[in-house]
Amino acid sequence: GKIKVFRRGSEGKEQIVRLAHDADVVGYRALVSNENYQCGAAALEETTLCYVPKRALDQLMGTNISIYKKMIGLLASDLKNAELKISDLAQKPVRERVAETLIMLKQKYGVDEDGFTLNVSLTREEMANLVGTATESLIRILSDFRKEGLIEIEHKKIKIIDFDHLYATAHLYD
Amino acid sequence: GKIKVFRRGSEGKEQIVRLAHDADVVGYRALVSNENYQCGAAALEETTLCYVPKRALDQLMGTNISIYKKMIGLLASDLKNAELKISDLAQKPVRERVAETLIMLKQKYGVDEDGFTLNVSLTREEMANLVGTATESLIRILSDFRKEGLIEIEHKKIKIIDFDHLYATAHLYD
DNA sequence: TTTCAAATATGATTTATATCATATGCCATT
DNA sequence: AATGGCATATGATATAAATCATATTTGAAA
Repeated sequence: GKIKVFRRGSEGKEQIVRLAHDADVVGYRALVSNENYQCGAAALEETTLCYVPKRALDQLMGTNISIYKKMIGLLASDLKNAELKISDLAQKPVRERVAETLIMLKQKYGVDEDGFTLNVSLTREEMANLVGTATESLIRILSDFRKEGLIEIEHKKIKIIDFDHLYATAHLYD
Repeated sequence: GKIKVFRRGSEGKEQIVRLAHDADVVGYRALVSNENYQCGAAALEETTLCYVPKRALDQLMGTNISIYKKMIGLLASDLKNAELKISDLAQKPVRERVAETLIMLKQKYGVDEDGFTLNVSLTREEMANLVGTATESLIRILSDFRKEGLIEIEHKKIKIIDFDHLYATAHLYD
C-alpha cells in the first residue's frame, strides 16, 4: 500500500520526508545504523505489511549478495529524491513545489478508473506537509490551479487537466 | 579533504545538499543508479582524490561483501542527514538553521589550533547556500550571534564562544 | 434525517525573509 | 605601496507566505 514517512518538528508539525509504495522497504535505516534518529511512518490506506525479523534478514544477507545490491539501489534512489527535495525547498516558491508534488503523485501512484489523476487520498494537511507549507497556502494554490484550468477538484480527489502547463509551472528542468 | 556536493536551481543559485569529508565517497550514486540526476561537487580546500574505475569497483564488490555493507552504511547516513535537512528547511526559521549549521560544521570539521572552531573556510555565500538562505540574511544573523556573544568572527574564521546557548537557539531536540 | 466535528475554503493581517541599494574592508595584482 | 575587484556588512523596502479569523462544506454518528 501507500505509506508516508515523516518527522515531527518543534511544534509537533509533521514534515513528510518520503512516500513509499507497494513492495517498498521502509525503515531499513534502522537495520544498518543504530543511531537515535527517529521518524515515524503511517499508512495512507489499507496496507499489507511484511515484517522481516532483523536476525532473518542478517542471515539472508549473509548468503545472498543481490539483497545488498537491491538495498543500495533503494537507498540511492531515496537519497536522490531527498536531495532534490532539499534544493526545491531552499529555492522554489510554494506554487512551484505544489505543481511538482502533483506531478510526482501522479507518477508515483497513477490514475484512478474515473480518470482522476491522483490515486491517493491525502488530506490537504498531509499534502501541505509533503510540500512543506501551511495548509491554507496549499489550499489557496490548489484553488488557483483550478481557476487556471490546470486541475479539477472533486472533494479529496484531484484530476490533472492540463499536464503540460502544470509541468511548466513546476519548473522542473532548470 | 573537504568537498561540497551541490545542485543548481533555476537561477543558477547553488544549494549545497551535503558536505563530504576525508575518506568519504562522493558520487557513488552514479555507480548504482543510471538516471539523469545531476549534481556537482567542488573541493573546499586542497584535496586528494582517489578515482576508482567502475570496472575495478564492480570486480571488488563481486568478491568482497564488506564493501557493500560499508556503502549501505554511508548511504543510510547520508539519507538520514538529508531527511533531517528536509524537515529543518520546511519548519525551522533561518536563525535556527544557521545555529544548527555552525554546530554541524564544528562537529564535522573540528577546531583550529588557535581555538577557532570552524576549521573550514567557506565564504559567506557558501554558508548561505548550505543553510538555504540569502547571503545577506546569513551575514546578518552571524552579526546578531556575534553581538549576542555566541560567536566570534575573524574574517572568514568563526569561533563558537557560547556553545550551550548556540545549541539552545538551534532547537535541536524537539 | 438531523447534528456536530472536522476538513475545506477564502479573506485580512502580520511577519520573516528576500531583494535592492550602498558602504566598508580585504586581498591579490601590478 | 597603490589600485581595483570581490567579499563582507548593514540599512531600506518589497513580497511571499504564515498566521489569524471566519465561513462553508462534508462526512460520520446518533
